[in-house]
Amino acid sequence: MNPQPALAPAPGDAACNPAGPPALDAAQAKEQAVVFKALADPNRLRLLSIIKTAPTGTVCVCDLTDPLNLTQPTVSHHLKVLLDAGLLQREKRGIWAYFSLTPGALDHIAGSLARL
Amino acid sequence: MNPQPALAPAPGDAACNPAGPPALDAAQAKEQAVVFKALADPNRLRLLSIIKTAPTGTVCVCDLTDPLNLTQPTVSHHLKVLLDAGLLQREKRGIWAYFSLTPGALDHIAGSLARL
DNA sequence: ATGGCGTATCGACGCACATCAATGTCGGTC
DNA sequence: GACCGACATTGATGTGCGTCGATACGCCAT
Repeated sequence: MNPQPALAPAPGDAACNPAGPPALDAAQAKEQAVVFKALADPNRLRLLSIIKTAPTGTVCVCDLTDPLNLTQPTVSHHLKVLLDAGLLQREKRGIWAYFSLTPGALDHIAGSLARL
Repeated sequence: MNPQPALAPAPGDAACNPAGPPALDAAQAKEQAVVFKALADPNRLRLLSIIKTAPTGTVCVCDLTDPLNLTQPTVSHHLKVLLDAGLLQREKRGIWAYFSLTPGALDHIAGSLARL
């Protein structure tokens, strides 16, 4: 590895850097990956978008199945993923479950991106 | 759907919102999901972190296998995923392939998060 | 209590993905 | 030319995930 190849080093020399500590340890990486996994599905992104742009900021499940053309169990599953990732909040009121964005969650993700 | 249930409407009334257009169409959602899919793996996050914090900002593959404890083909695969997502740039110089962050790519993702 | 409705959970199916070993390709050296 | 080293690609394998139908759970009205 990194044998100082005697040819074509970096433009200002200093070819390969042995790369010391991983800069981001495995635990932190795994933790952040969970959040990005939650965002790595088109339907979940649309769910977030719908909830965010809703007039009241809160939406119940029955209003989410139609726009996405998904069955109720599937929507419920996606909402749980977003919930577990800390992106959504759930409030049960009577029969209905109202979902809303966790305040500052998206900003927090944007921050972690910049802090990579 | 949304039967005006005669019980427990939203706090300021206005219970369920029929949720008009999906706010984020399927094509845009699928496109953004590709980027988040690329970020949804701990090892790829560590790759980005290593490359970003490298003194020169450019790293070759041979210096990436050891910190991640992965084989060379696996690292190459992950780099290709990040490349296809537009997060990395590749520059072949002699025998080596140098990878660097695409300028502004992370900022662009942060922006798309805020624009959900 | 009985029934109906909104939601969550379960089991199963199929597809996508992460990983590795083996191989292929390209550039430089002898 | 022949050889070596860095990287990419291929094929195979195990795991994870999205989706659905069926079912279970709570809450309310009758």
